[in-house]
Amino acid sequence: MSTTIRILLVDDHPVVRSGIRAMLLGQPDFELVGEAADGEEGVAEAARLRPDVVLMDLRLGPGIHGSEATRRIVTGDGTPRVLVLTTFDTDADILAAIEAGATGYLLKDAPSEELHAAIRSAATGASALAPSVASRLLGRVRAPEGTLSPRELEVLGHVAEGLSNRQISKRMFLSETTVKTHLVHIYAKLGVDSRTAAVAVATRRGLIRPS
Amino acid sequence: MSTTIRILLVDDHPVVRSGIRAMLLGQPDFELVGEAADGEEGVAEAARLRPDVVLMDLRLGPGIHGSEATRRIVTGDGTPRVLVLTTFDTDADILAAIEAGATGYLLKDAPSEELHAAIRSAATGASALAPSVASRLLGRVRAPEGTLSPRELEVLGHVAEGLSNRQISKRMFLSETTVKTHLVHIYAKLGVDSRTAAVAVATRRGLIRPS
DNA sequence: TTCCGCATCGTCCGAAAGGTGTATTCCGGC
DNA sequence: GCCGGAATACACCTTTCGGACGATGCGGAA
Repeated sequence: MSTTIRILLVDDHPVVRSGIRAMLLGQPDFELVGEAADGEEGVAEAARLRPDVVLMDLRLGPGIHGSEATRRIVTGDGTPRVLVLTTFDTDADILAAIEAGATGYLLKDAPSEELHAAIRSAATGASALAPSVASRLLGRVRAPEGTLSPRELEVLGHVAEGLSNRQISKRMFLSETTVKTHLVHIYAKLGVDSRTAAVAVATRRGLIRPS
Repeated sequence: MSTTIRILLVDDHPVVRSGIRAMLLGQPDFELVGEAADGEEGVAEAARLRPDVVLMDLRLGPGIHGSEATRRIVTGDGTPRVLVLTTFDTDADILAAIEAGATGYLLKDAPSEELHAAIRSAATGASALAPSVASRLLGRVRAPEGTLSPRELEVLGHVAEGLSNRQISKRMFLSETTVKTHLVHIYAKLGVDSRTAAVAVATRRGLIRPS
């Protein structure tokens, strides 16, 4: 049924847009119908152009995050499929994108054949995950000991900001003891014994995002 | 004297390589003589092909860092100019690249005209800095209170890894009190009063690199 | 229903970290 | 030749953090 797959490209880097444009050339069933350089523009263009597939970068400069743009696009009525295409393969990025409703997740270091296959899969609604991403997700369900509860992640986020236990307790309307208890659990799950080490491990695993 | 500028492209992402390739097309004085996907290959190709300008990405995947590759290339005898072209504009990246001997520093979100001009400047040996990079360097000399000494940066790096003062002292062959003294100076310069806060501020300012 | 994970609160104590003050050596700039 | 910053080191004191206990309520899964 599909004659051509209409594609919208959302990325803030001209170099990357140019590169993807070049990788889409020569594929007769692909048609690049639009490009956007930031999240707001991407959401607007998706609503206007009604593409079949949106290629979405996650880091979109100063504006809204790619996962937020993805959420807004997939909650629209046009039902385009969003294929996340980004440089970073940390857990936080992957989970945020999938939770936002992305159909697939590809890394930018993927060869062009993989990109083509993923776009065609996404157009049919099938999910497409990069191998490294898929294995990471599998590793997650196989090794749940690294899973922090939402509350623990919240505490850890404040720790990463440099707040003391007392400051965190006031910020979260808790007693300082409760903050310490959460930290004890976090240390046990991450296999560390100090707050800075916990931040380091969590950052490396992508449980919290830097900056 | 320059008939054509011979260019070597070093980047681990096929998408980015494709994009830069497209942006170099149509410029009659440019000739892309080679591409490399990682640091070692880039150094080898630079020695073999003797290009005029090397376009160098900083984040090169699992291998050596782009600044290290830059250092090896510019210490060779062919004297190619290295133009760093990367996504990240943090202080640590900029300083490391310039210190390694890069001729210029461009961000990937630069338009193609800026890229062309930077390549032509680099070919003549003139330095080319992206406006945001230049302003950041100017801001640095104007506000030297944020400047950490190399030793202090080394200590801070170990703190960011999650090491305790005692562990850092052993790692650096120092006494624990010396580590603490360095930390006191770091806190004063960064305007914080705890190790985690120091890591947070330094990461945000780009003084240390995440992960 | 029972059990387990999550979230919450508490105490006690030793260890680690932070704050302040002081000191020596070395090196480069004025 | 002197001054200042960087790097090294120490003593003393206070605060915070982490470890080791325990305890409660709640909700979902076995």
